[in-house]
Amino acid sequence: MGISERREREKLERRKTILACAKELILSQGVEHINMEEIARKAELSKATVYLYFSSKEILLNEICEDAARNFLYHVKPFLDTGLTGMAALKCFWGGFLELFGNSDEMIIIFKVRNYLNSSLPVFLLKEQSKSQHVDEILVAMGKLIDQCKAEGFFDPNLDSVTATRLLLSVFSITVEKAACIPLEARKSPAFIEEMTNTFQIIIRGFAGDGVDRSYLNIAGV
Amino acid sequence: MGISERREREKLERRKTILACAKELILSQGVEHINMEEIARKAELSKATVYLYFSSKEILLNEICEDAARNFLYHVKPFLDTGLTGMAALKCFWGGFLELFGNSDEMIIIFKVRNYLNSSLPVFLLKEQSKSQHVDEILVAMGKLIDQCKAEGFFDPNLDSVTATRLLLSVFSITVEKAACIPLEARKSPAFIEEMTNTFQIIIRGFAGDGVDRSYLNIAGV
Amino acid sequence: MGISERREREKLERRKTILACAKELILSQGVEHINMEEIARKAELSKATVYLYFSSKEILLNEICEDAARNFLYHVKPFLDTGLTGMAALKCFWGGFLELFGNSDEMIIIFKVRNYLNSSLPVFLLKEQSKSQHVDEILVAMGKLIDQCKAEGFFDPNLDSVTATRLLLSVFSITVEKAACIPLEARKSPAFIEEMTNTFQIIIRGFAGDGVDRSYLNIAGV
Amino acid sequence: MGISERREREKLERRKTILACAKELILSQGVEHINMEEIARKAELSKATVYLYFSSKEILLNEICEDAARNFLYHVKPFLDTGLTGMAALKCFWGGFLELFGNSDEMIIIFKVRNYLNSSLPVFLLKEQSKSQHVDEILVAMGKLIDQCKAEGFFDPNLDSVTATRLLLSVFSITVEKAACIPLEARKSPAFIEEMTNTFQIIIRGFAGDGVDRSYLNIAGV
DNA sequence: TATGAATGAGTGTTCATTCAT
DNA sequence: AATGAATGAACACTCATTCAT
Repeated sequence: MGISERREREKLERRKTILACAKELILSQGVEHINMEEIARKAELSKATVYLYFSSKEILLNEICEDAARNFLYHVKPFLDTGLTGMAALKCFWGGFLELFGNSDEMIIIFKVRNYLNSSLPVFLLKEQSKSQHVDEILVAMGKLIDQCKAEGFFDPNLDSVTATRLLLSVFSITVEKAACIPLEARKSPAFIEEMTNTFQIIIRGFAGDGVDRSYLNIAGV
Repeated sequence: MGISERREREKLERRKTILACAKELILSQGVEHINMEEIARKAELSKATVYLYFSSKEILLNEICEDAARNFLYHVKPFLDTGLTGMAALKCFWGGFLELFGNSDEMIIIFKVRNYLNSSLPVFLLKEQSKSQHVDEILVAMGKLIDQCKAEGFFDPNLDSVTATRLLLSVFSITVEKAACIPLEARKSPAFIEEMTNTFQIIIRGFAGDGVDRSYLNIAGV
Repeated sequence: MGISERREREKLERRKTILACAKELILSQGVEHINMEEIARKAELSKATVYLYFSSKEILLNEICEDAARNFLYHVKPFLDTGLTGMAALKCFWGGFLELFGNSDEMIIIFKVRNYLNSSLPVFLLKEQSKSQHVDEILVAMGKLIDQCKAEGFFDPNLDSVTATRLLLSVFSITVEKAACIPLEARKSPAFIEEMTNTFQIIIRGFAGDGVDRSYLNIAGV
Repeated sequence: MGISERREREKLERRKTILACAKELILSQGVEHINMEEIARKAELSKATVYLYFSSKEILLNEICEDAARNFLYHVKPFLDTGLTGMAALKCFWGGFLELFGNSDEMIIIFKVRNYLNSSLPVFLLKEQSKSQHVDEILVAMGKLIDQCKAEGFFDPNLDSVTATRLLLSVFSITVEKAACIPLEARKSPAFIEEMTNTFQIIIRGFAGDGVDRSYLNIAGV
């Protein structure tokens, strides 16, 4: 039984290796330029072997996306459903985003691959027709946060939650897509981080209720 | 010489025809699904002839994009560099956008094609590396408007113009991409127009200076 | 030794299981659409194990064919080498064929697989180059019957036995191939049985000597 | 205009070349072993060029088949719908078959390719679901001849025309398939021709009405 | 100028077979 | 003896681009 366990472990490892290789290739050349051959080569496997683990290119890409979304959720969930106020949660949420963003490329992957798969469908319409569990979960979580902020008086009571969620996600998406194109180091430079934060801050202010004091809306810093 | 002029005219006409056909195909099937064959067929020309006018697929697509941007500028420019306040100009700008958006598909074309061409490059990075004159011009014009609004006290004086311009363009981009995926009629429905306007409004509010009265920031209606 | 006997028995059993599964798959999806993977899965074994019992796909298929032929012979042999006249034997032979045909799919298997294996080789040439013992035996038996009928004056003395045997087998083959394509129930309908019998009857009449009374040539009924 | 005519001619020629190459390959290695690459190579063209003339492998094969059937019909039609008795027509029909068979490989092609295309469907069921104009026409013509022979008293009035046509075609099919596997010279040897004729003769005798004099049923010779 | 014709370089997917454990 | 895992070799089909006429 020790054997079969080891086998299982190795198999999972291979899966991971393949996914990791594909991810790397996506990051370096763009989703639209990768092919199964190359993924296999990078993973030092034959194409046929890759098909042993993923029955089609689409399934492989989907898995990559789900994986990244799962990862993102894992980083960000702790900040949801806490006793915090909506704004405090959002702040944490943003912190989690930045941290994850600084340490991995999950976000880039999520948006790039998703856009490729349903190429004609914008990211934030996915809800209706995707089969993506985790990507959807992110959407739902963000919607809840926005509702909470409305309920607590931070956000404009007239703000349409759906519109707001979409906008937020869109801006994330664009931010990430942009990030995907600049060298890794630049991506982690304080300047870039600041610009991202500013962008997020603008949106949050745009969401705010009339007359809400800006000090409550701060997303960055302590 | 009359002859050579006619020739020239006919040549330009043909260029336009090709571009128009390509545009139509892009709108109906998406950039990623068109090929030179089809464009040629639709233009009732041979593939080789199309190559006579556009030396590569990329150049053709780029031209389409430029064309659409030129068109957009043409509609929107009248509202810039007028004696209006920045906010009034922005309001007009938005009106122009909506009108153009309602009457043609230029915006969709611009963003879809651009995204396809530098698929790994986000729209608002174009400045640095694109050869697109007119798309750039839009960026510059928007930047100026934002600066004016800052100068006139509508927008936060700390607002970074570049960040803001990029954000604005990004949101346009996303909006348009989304629009490109829904049926024509829905695209022109009041509900959809309203959602777009709300989104734009949120951004404008986000740009606003601290304590600026919201009534000044109104983008829609009279 | 009891152990090794059991082992041997189990081994044979496994062979049979594999063959049976392959047969079933052939019948349900056609020879050209089965693969080793599926056969293995159906037999609840690994592909590699299947290769332990049959060193190649071709050999496995050949075995299936042999098996079916053996089965056919077993059903049909009792009617050969009896004291009966050639015609009576042929009648019995036909009865045996029909009975077997109604109760199993051996005939279909034989012809379908054979045709697939030597797809460019017609069934009735097998003699020369096949390694199929039992299929050959059928040919020999049929040849003998025809010779007997000639000797007894039923068939044309000028009839070439080889030609006749081939023709007979061909017609069986075609009949069976056809049968393989219609639903099981239709295959056992009186109408279909009648058409098969008519076909066989035509051939027998074609073999008949000049002036032989047709009542002697009856293949069907009592 | 001379130019465009020449072009058209050359194009047709290329089509023919491709078909001819494919045909040759089919004859030498069997339908199931040819691929587009090889066809192209043999025709000294690129694969892509072959696809310019035939939009899929299936269409190419179908064309080959139709072509052969057309050819066969062209050779055989003169003998149908003449003032001749059915038996005389059948004799001529057989003569035409032999002549064509001796001079080309049309018959082989027809049966081999057809069997490959509808691999699970026996040749003589084609009627119901094939889109093959010419192959169908052959069936119809044969059916008519058989009916005429019945009407004229040569064939058994109880003979079912459909059964008979199928049988006839089947035997042709098998004959041809067999022929396809032996070297060209052997195929044209008197011995082989004689065996084919004998086979056909047997069937005709099998079709005959009770008591019809054999001299009327002669298929061969003068 | 216009075009019909040709093609090289892919691209996703399948399957019989082998081999270390 | 049994198997999970791996793979080489195919194969149908596509498309941007070139070139002789």
